Amino acid sequence: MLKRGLERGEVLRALGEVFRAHGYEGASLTLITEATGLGKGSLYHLFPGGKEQMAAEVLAEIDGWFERHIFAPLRTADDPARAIAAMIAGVDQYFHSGDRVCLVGMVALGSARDSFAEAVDGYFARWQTALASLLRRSGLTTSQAQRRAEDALLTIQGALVLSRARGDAKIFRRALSDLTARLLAPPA
Amino acid sequence: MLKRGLERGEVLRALGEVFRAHGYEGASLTLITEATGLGKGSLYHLFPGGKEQMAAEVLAEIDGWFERHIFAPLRTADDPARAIAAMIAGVDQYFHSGDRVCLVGMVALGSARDSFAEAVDGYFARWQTALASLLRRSGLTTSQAQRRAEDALLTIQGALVLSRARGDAKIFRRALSDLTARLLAPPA
DNA sequence: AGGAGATTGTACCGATCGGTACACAGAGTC
DNA sequence: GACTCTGTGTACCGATCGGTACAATCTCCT
Repeated sequence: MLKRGLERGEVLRALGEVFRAHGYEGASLTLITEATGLGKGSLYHLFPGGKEQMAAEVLAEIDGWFERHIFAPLRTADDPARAIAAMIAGVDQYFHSGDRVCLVGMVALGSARDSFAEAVDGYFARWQTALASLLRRSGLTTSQAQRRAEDALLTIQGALVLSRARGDAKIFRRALSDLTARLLAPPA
Repeated sequence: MLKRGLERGEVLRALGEVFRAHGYEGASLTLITEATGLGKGSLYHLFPGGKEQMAAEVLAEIDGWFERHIFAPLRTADDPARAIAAMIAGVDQYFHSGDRVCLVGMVALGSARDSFAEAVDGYFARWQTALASLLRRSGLTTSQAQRRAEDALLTIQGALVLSRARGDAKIFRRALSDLTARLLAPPA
């Protein structure tokens, strides 16, 4: 039972990459065994719920990463400019400057959405709320802050889609840079 | 051979909805026969190239629709405000105010991207060029126009993703409305 | 009417799908 | 060294995958 906790984290990261690369439906058990190095026996031992549980745990782990590195800092920060820069840097890092796709957004578009609707909605909801709370502290009204946070999330998602579609990661970096300015702009 | 040309259009529309609803990988031949009312015999008679040809023709038809209703008007319009309003209205109509997902963006994110890379890239490239040409005529520099057009496409895609993820089509409509203002704003 | 070509449903193909069964391997305990 | 108990590889399951074969049908032309 070699260090289960650690192993599971590794497995989840590999699973995440497979789902990102092939989508939920496209990630066959064959691909999954190749990517994780685990046979079906181990896989179903670790995830008795099968593919659905794997995807659910991957989404949960992504959610956890963002909670720790993005959401929580936003909620507690007192310097808006610094907090926003940190969020943008974290996002840039997580998405490998546009080379990596957002699994949550991908799931949202696909037919697997219904199975993971709560996780998908919760992820974006908490992000928006955390960012809006920071923006409100920086002087915006509640509705301005919410609207601007919504714009930020949508911009990030759109930049990922367009970067991927055009095969040009620079689009993503440009969008992040513009977004920073837009988030820091004084209330309209 | 009952009105082949017309029939094919109908079939392509049905195919588009199936791909939109289930993605390229998820759209099984069973689902396709159900959605189109056509047996495998007819399907493979109409599309000897199988699923890949179906998807390619669907993408081409989408491209054609946008070419006719969005791109061409942008290129020839002389009133920027009116042209942008028309584009936004067309986009709102096409995506059913956020209820419908963008198949091109979906393909771009999935693993089928490589098979349709050219079609996907061309779609966005032509859109961006057409919009940028209008914006340049409205007084922006070439690079300002290109950047602002890029922002428009990315906003639309992101709004579709986020609307879907949160199950709230109002996000899409808000984004379109904001986008209109942003596109018409004077050069920075 | 009857032949030609377009169109269709159905049976079928091998491959692969997600998932299960189960025999076995290692490590810890006594 | 036998007894667990957690892991693991492998064979196998029925279902479904995308695709093919082909005979039956339909439509049109003469």
